[in-house]
Amino acid sequence: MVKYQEAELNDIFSALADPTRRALLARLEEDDDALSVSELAAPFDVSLPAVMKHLNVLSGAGLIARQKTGRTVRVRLQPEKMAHAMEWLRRYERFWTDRLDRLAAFVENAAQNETPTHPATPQDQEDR
Amino acid sequence: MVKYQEAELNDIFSALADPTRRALLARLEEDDDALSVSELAAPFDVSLPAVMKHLNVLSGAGLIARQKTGRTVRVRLQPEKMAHAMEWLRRYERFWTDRLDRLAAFVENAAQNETPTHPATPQDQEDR
DNA sequence: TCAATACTTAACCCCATGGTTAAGTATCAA
DNA sequence: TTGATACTTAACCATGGGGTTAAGTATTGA
Repeated sequence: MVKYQEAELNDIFSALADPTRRALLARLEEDDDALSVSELAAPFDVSLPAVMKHLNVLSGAGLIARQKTGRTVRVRLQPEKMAHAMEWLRRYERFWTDRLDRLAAFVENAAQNETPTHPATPQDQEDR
Repeated sequence: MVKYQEAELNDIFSALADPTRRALLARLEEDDDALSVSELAAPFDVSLPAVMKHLNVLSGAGLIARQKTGRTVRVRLQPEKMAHAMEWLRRYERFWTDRLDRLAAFVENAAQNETPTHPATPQDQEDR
């Protein structure tokens, strides 16, 4: 079961390791997150089959979903799995947010429930 | 300059894509974060040269640093670069933390300064 | 029905990656 | 000084990843 998570992280991190794939994800995020395969491929200087392979990797990692309607395929972002990568990284976050932990403790008191994860400017005030 | 960041992300994400390398980092994080190469390699069932290669990849990505004293080499964690990976991922964070944004806003008010990024249980309350 | 469109699959290349074993280089201890 | 220790480098191997071109399969529109 921990093994499974390992494999998932392998897939996610190696999916994110390629700049073209990151660009594809970025495009899906900024555009109305449901582009056809050809629309998606257009800005890139690689062939369509190459983009297909990238899409296969991305959906293999669970980061996108495809939906076929007629002869066109809409691709939409499905970035929930990225949360797992974030979780893994969070373990190391203390190294660059040491002094923010005080604040974190405060927040856990203030807002009984949970701490947020959408900071405006995360690290700039640290200079280490 | 954006190109440079791209290359850096390539290195970081592909360094993290291998389970052995993640385990090495985890070991460096939990132990007193300065182990010798042999100590570091001991728990793994791969050869020392294989571990060496992983360490090369990790230091190539700037995630560890080596310091030679006599004939032993201490390896220490240097996870600051992971912040860049986090930053990249943060762009997508809204997809799984929609309703936490209210809380984030609250925190930004409460603690003028900054929001923390060390939550205890990040995503469970979302079910989408 | 037939051609264009939209995507997919196949077959191939090259080279990077992760592993090996074996040999090489310092350094330490006796 | 000599042998063990700690790490490094070299040489090799198999696999997989990212790219290509070419061919294949639906669908759509005329």
